[in-house]
Amino acid sequence: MKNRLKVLRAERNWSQQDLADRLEVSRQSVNAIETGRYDPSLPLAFRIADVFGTQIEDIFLRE
Amino acid sequence: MKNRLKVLRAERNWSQQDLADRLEVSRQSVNAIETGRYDPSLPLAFRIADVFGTQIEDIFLRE
DNA sequence: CCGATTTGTCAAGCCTCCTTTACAAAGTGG
DNA sequence: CCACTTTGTAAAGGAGGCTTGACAAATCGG
Repeated sequence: MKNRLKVLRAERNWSQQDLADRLEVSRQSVNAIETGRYDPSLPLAFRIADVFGTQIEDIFLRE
Repeated sequence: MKNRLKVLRAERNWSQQDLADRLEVSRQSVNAIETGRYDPSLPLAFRIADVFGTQIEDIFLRE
C-alpha cells in the first residue's frame, strides 16, 4: 500500500520527528510507514489524515 | 472506533458470512470488527470500503 | 415445534503494528 | 571541515489483527 507521506511532509517542511510528534507515535513508526515497511493501523491512518487535513483515500493508495 | 457495518450489511441483506466471503476474511473477523472488539487493518478497511462502494470515512467513525 | 441458519464468543497460534534503545550513513549550516 | 540534524535500519518485546476449530444461544422459515 503506497502513500504520499513524504511529499505531504516536504510540502510542510516537517522532519519525520515533527510528524511523529504531531501523531504521537515514534519517529521509527513514521519512517517505517513512509518507507513502506508496514501500513499504519486504521486509527493511526485517521490521525494522519487529520494532521494533513485530508482524507485517508488522499494519502494511502490502493494497489 | 465505531462503524456502520451492521447497517450496511442489513441494507444488502448479507449475513456476516456473505460479507466475509466478499472480503476474503473469516466470519469471526467480520463479527469482531462489527461488534467493536477490534479495528480492521488499513488494507482490510479499504477492501470493506470497496465492497460497499464508499469511502472509509463513511463507514468508520472517529471516536 | 423443528431443523437450519445466523450470530456471539473463546482459545491457541501466527503475523503485523508500534515501542524503546542503539548505531551508522547522509545531509545541512556555519 | 566540523558539529548537528535527519534518515534508515536493526533487535527485542508488548499489543492488536486475523486464522481455524469449536460450541451455544438466538433467530428464521416452514
